Amino acid sequence: MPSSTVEDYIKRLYTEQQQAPGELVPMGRLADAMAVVPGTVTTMIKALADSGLVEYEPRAGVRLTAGGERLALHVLRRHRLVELFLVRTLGLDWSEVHDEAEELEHAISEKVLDRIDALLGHPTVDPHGSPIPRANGEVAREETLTLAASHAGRSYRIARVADSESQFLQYAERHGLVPGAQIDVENTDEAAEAVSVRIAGRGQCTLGMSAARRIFLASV
Amino acid sequence: MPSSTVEDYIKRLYTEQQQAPGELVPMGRLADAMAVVPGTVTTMIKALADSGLVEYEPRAGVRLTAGGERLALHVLRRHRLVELFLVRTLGLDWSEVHDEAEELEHAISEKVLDRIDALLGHPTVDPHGSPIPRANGEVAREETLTLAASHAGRSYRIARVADSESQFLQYAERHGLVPGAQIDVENTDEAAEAVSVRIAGRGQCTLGMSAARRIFLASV
DNA sequence: TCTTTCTTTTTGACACTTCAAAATAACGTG
DNA sequence: CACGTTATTTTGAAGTGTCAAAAAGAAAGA
Repeated sequence: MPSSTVEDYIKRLYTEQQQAPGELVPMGRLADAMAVVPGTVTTMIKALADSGLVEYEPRAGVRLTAGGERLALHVLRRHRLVELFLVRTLGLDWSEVHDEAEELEHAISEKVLDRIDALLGHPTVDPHGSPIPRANGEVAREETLTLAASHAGRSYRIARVADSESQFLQYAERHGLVPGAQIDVENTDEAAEAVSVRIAGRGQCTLGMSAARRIFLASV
Repeated sequence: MPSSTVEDYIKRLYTEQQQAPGELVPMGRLADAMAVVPGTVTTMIKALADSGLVEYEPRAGVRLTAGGERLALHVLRRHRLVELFLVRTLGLDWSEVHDEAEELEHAISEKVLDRIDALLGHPTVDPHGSPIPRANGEVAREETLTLAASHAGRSYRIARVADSESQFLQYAERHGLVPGAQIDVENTDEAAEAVSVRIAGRGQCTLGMSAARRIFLASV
């Protein structure tokens, strides 16, 4: 049985890998993502390589093996189902479920997870719009177009909001920047590092590029 | 923050202490309950004594301090609310929730626990009939009369069934030996180590003494 | 009381996850 | 190409929770 620490590394590796598919994830990046010093990651990755979950290329980086990816999707499934459960059944806010789920995902059995899945009607996306992997390991591909890379004058639908800091999610919610919302990109100003959008049925707002990179779009 | 291992030791110590109130719990008993070797318990108890959760009398035994008891009740509250939640909301069987709750109780935040408590309508007993401690540390006293010590010819109500092995709970459920059931004790046979009871609205059944010790009674 | 038996404690060791700091490798620039 | 910067790995150590086996204490019977 993988420890919860192992599950966390594998999950992070998966999400880091998503940002640049096909490439090796550098150790430093994983260290940042896991909030540990780089030396710790080296140690851990060597252990994970020994257990066949990752392929490690010294001084180059690391990537998941097929087995590692299977585990990652398993963990992600637990994480996202738990998040949705916390929002729908227990009424928590989408901005606060990430940290809760981070703990619960390691403590929940398959049996309980299946019950939750059934209770929620076999949902396909979590409260942030991220796809929930199926028990067999299938996942919908995630949108990769971010608001930061969108085109002024066009219309989009918000597909997903990266579930990171609670503060950002609260801000997004207040402005109606939630999955499903229709938006018009009014203006993207490279120099000012800002994007202005009009949210259907709500107002207008301007985001900095680093915030805009956390909002993922689909064509209308 | 106490680790989940610490929480487990404290919880076990509380329940062991309940069996013989006022007495010191011998190290060997705690070792059995925790399924570790005695040396491990000695080490752990010394650490717990240092952090003020227990009072340790070398070669005699150990008991909870007021602070330790507070923590125990906190953990027990989580455990029992989670059990009830699993039965009522997710539809698991009372015989299988113990092990699930054992994991979840360490992963659940106060916030989520409060939501569960509210969702269940601030319940006072878990699926096995054990009282759920209140958030402020109050608990109802548990019944101490067991079926093993009951009197032939009298009638009782089942107050609580010790939540131990799944098998025993399944057996109890099949025979209607669940909290709230009315029973008549027909015959207690010391020599044969057996007790026969008639369960209101169900049949009659005979239990061995060690099973009878897991069923707690209240007067009708 | 002496001896045997049972319980408890001690000791040394190990697995896991982490850090700090030193050593090493790779990279880009002049 | 040498040099300095940056990323990565190594080394030594710590904390937590565990075990096995040896040592010490307590209890109980002869």
